[in-house]
Amino acid sequence: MNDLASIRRDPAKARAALAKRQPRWGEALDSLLKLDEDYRALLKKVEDMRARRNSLSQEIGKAKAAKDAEKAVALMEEVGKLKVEMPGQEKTLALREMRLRDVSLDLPNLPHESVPVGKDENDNPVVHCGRAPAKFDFKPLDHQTIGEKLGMLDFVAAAKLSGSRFALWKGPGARLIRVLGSFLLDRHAKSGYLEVAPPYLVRPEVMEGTGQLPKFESDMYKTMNIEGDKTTTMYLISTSEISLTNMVREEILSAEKLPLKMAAFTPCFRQEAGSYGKDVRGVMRNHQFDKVELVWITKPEDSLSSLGQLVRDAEGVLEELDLPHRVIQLCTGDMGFSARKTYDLEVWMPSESKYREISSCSDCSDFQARRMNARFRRDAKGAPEFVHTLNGSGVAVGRLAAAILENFQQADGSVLLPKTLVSYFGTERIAVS
RNA sequence: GGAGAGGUGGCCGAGCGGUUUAAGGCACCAGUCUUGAAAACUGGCGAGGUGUCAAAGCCUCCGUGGGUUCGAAUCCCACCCUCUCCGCCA
Repeated sequence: MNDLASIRRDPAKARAALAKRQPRWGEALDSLLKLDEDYRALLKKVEDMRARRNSLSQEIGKAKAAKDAEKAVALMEEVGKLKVEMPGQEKTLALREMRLRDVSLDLPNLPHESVPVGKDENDNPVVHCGRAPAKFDFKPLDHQTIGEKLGMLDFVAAAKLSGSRFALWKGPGARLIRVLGSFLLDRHAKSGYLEVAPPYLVRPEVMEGTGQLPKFESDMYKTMNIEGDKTTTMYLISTSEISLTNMVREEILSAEKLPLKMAAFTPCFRQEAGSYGKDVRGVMRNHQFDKVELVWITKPEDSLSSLGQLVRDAEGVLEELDLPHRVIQLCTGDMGFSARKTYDLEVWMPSESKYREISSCSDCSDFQARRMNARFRRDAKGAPEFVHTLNGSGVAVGRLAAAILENFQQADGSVLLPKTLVSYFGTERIAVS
């Protein structure tokens, strides 16, 4: 949720920032401001009526205490007049407030001024190039083919169980997934992240806190537990960002606790509605995949610099695993709903001769904090302020495994593991057994 | 699944229709005292909104949503959540 007070202070600036995402957001802001104006006009009116009712009621109490029945009756009659108009106005006010809330929940975060303006992913600048792609003296296979040949991946079994867009890792494949999770968590724990094993099923309001609801419900898996006439709704997390970030919802943290850095290795569940025909092969776009997620909770003034550190923490993983990659910055038109600034890490996929996203790191400023009501106090006398939240993949494990298979495949069909992984995995090569 | 208890400010905890303007305590902040600290004493101290240059003021909030009433933390209805015990279960 955006900061309505500061938008009101400088509507032109907010409008310009939002329009950089898409022109229609500028218009959406205009209608929000109009709603806000109407709401506050009525609010004043209703509050005045309430104030009058309160003071009259108090006088009734006093009159009764003084055994002045006549005065009490007269006062009660006067309040009665107020009650003719009040309920209707209060109802209208409540409706306007609800409408205002609905509209604000649909509005994305304001992009930071440093974010390059652009329309879509074609306008994302490359900020930094890591290790360059290796040259193959044979035609590199895609990860699905390699995985199936080595007995690591079984899409036939996965489809039998769950349909398309599911992966079943087995043997060295299952081991690779597990080992990657351990390696990544160990690495991040060493850099000061608190390791967390959170719930995968969460309440609806938690989904609202990080911005998945109400707008993106169709991307989520929803569970409904029906017992008699009551139904409990829970959502499967589409990223552990949801669980980790919401740990501080409704909290007032003390400043010394910040920054709070957390890491989790969890499955992620996504419907991938609307992506028909895209990445249907392999593990690049599945309904369920594993991911290590990093979350920071910071003071407002620290979030931008923390984003830099977060990107370095995620990129360090790819460096340690000798994977060719680059860092791009998302332009205003391509950024996610909750973010004000985002960097993506892309890993080289030889079979496609393309860089593919393996991590996305975002500074969400106070956007999620407002929805969650997550605050902190600078000192004992200070008023609560909203924290800033950041999240980044560190990194997507399915895609990481795929990248390892593709980048380190050998002419004989085996895969030579990066050195860092050997002690975790147990052998230095995966070959047909 | 069965039975019970309970949700009040940062925390503990009183209040059960009208000086509640939410008692009291702890914690915290400022001051007095002190060489310094502790103790003691004095004062301050919830959140959100509105308003304003700033303030004062006003409104809302005692789990949530309805209802009764001139007036609700307090009465009524529904729901949510937490905890305890029993049962089942990895």
